[in-house]
Amino acid sequence: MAFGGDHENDGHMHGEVNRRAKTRRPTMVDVAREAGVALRTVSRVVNDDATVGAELARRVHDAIAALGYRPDERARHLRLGVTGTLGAAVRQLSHVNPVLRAVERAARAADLMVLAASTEDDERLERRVVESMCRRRFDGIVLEPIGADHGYLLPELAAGLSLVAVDRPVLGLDVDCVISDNAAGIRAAYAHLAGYGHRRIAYVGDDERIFTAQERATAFRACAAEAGAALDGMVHTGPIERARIADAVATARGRGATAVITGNATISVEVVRALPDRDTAIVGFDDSELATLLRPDLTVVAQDDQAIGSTAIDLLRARIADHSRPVHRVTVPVELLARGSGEQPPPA
Amino acid sequence: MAFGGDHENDGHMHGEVNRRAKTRRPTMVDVAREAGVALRTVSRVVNDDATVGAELARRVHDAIAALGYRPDERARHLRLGVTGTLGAAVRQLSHVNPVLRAVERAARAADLMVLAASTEDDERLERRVVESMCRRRFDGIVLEPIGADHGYLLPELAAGLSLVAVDRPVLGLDVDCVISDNAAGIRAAYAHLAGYGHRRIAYVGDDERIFTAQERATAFRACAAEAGAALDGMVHTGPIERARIADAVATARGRGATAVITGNATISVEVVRALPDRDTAIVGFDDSELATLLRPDLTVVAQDDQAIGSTAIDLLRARIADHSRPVHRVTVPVELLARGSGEQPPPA
DNA sequence: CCGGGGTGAGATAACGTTATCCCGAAAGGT
DNA sequence: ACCTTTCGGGATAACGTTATCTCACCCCGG
Repeated sequence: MAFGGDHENDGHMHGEVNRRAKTRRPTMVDVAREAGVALRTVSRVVNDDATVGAELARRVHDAIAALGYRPDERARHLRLGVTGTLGAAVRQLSHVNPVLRAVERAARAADLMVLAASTEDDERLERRVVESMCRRRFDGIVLEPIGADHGYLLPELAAGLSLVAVDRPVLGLDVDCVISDNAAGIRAAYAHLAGYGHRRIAYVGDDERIFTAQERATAFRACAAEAGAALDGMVHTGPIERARIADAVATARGRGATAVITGNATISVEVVRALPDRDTAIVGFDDSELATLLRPDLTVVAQDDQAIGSTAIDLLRARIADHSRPVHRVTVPVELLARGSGEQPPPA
Repeated sequence: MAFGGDHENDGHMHGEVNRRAKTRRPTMVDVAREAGVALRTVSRVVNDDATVGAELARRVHDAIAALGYRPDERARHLRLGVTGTLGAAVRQLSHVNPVLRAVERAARAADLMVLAASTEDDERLERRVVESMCRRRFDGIVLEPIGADHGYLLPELAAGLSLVAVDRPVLGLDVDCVISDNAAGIRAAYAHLAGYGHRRIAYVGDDERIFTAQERATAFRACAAEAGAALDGMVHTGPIERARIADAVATARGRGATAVITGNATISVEVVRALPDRDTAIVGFDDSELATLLRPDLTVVAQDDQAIGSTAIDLLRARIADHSRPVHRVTVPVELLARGSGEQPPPA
C-alpha cells in the first residue's frame, strides 16, 4: 500500500489531467477569431459589459470554453495601470502574526488581493522584497520594518509608492504607520502589579535595537522612576536566548523581584520556563495561545491586532487615493487581560 | 557598549519625502530621450548587457537617476512570458507553518520570488486565490489543498499551470505532491508506547474529513488491530474543540487508557490541558515550540519540514521545465523525538 | 421618405518592456 | 586604397490587454 488508506471514493474523480505539450496559450485574439467577432467584443464579454448582445455573448463564451482561454492579468494590469494588489512584507510569514491576518481580511473586504513575503529579519532581504514588490507595481505595501536604514525607500516613495508601516515606524522617514501604545501597555502592567502590592518589579525584554523593545524598556524605566523604585538588576534586555533569560530571571529574583513584566510572547514563554516555582507574578506583553495553557493562566497586555490591521489598510487605501495627503501616525490602544498570573500578591 | 543605549545616530535622517503630485511615472522612453540614446540601449543598460559602451552606459545611468526611473515588471513579464514568481496558497499565513518557511528558502535559492496568500480553510477562498494567481501567470503554485472538489483546477492545469500540493494530495486529480509519511509516524508512536509497556493506547485526532487526520486515524486503527487491542472508546476524532477533547481524554482514561497519541500540535496542547495529572504517557504528532515547555517535555512525531519544502520546490521547478513529465508523489519520512512524555510506563 | 439620435460592434492605438532585424562605423587584412 | 569583418546601437515589431474612436445600422418622429 503506497499511501496508507485507499481513497478511491474520496473525490469526484476528474480523470486524467490533459497536459498540453508546448502550444501557446490562447489569447483574446484567438477567442475572437474562434467566435467570429472582434477582439474588442471579447474584452467586453470578459468584463461583463452590458452593451453586448446575448447571441454574440453566447458565441464568445462558447469560444472561451472551447479554447480554454484564461485572461492574462499582467496585460490587464499593464494597460489599466493598477494591479489591485497589496504587498505585505513581514518578518516571518510562518510565525504567528495576527496583524497579518487582520490585514488580509480588511484587504479582502476592499476587494484587494494581499500577497505576502518574509523579510526574515534581514535588512537586505527586506530591501529585495520591497523593491521587487515595487517593480511589480503593487498598489501599496504593508511593511513591518526592520533595521535602521530605510533610505532605499526614498526613491520608491518619490516615484509614487504607497506604503504603511505596522508595529514599528520607518525610522528617519515620514510615512504612515500604525503602532500599538507600547508605553501605555507597560504602564498598565506596572500599575496592575503595583496595585497587588509588588514593589520590586523586573523587566525582561528583547534587544533594544528593536524599536518596540526600546519603547517598552524605556517606558518601564520611566514607571520605576516615577514609583521611586530602584532599577538595580531589574531591567534585562538583549537577544532572545534561553540562557540569557534564565540568567536575567535568576538575577532579578536574587535582587528581590517578586514580579516580572516581559517584553513579548516568546520571552514570556522563556520566563515561565525559567521560573522554578509559581510564586512570582508575571504580566506578559502580547497575548498568545500559550497564555491559557499555563497555570495560572498568563495575564497579558494584548494588542488590538484587528484594529491595527484594518487601520493599516485604511491608511494605505487613503494614501493610494491621494498620494500627497498628510502623513498619519496612528497609535492603537492595548488592553490588559487579567488571567491569574498577574494577580498574585508578593509572598509575605 | 554592546547593545541598547542611545539610538540618536541610528537612522540617518532622510529628510522630507518628496511625494510627486500626479505626474506620470517615467518610462524607458523618457530615459532614452533624457540620455539622448535609443530605447533599446536603455533596455540593454538596465539588463546589464555588456555590448553597450561605458560612456553611453554612464549617460543612461545618470538619466535613470535624474528621472527616478523604476522598471515595470508587469511589462517585462508580459514580454518575457515568465514572471519568476511562485504562489503559495496556504491555510493560514499567520500560523506556524515551517513548511512554508522552507518553501520560501528553497525558492529564494532558485532565484524565484514566493508570494503567499491565505485560503483560511475555505474552499471558495482557495479557489479565488489560486485562480487569481493563475491569471497573474505565476510560474507555479504551491498549494495546501483543502476540501474535496478541486475540479476548478482542471482547466488551469490544461492551460499550463504548474502545481504542487503539500501536506495533502489534491484528491481526484493527478498532480505532484509531497506529504509526510503519516502512517509510519503513527506506527512509530504506537510501537514506542507499546515498547514502554502500554497496552491501552488512545488516539485523539482531528476531523477525519481532513486528509491527514483520516490517514492518521486509519493508521492508528490498523496498529491497534495488529496488536490485538480493542478500540472501544480509544479513538476520538472530530473538530478541534476544547470540550470535545477534554471529553475524549476523560472517556479514554475511564476505559483504562494509559497513553495517548494525538493527531496534531493543537490537539496535543488541548490533551495536555485536559490531563489532570502527569501519569498518562503522550506522543504528539507535529513538533512545536510548546513541546519543550511542558513537563515532562513532549515526545513527538516530527515532520521533516525542510525536506517537504525543498522537495516541493524541486518538483515544481521540474514541472515548470517540462510540463508533460510524469507525476510524482513523494512521501517524506517522519522522525520520533523522545523527550520524556512518551517514555513513562503505565502506572503499576 | 428622409434625417437624427441611440446603440451594438469593429478597427486601431496605447500600456512599458524585450527581441529581431538592420545599419553605420571602426578595425583589420590584402 | 578598398573590401570584409566585427560590433555597438537604433528602428520597429511583438507580448495581451483596454480605451478611444468610428461606423453601420435600426428605430422613430417630422
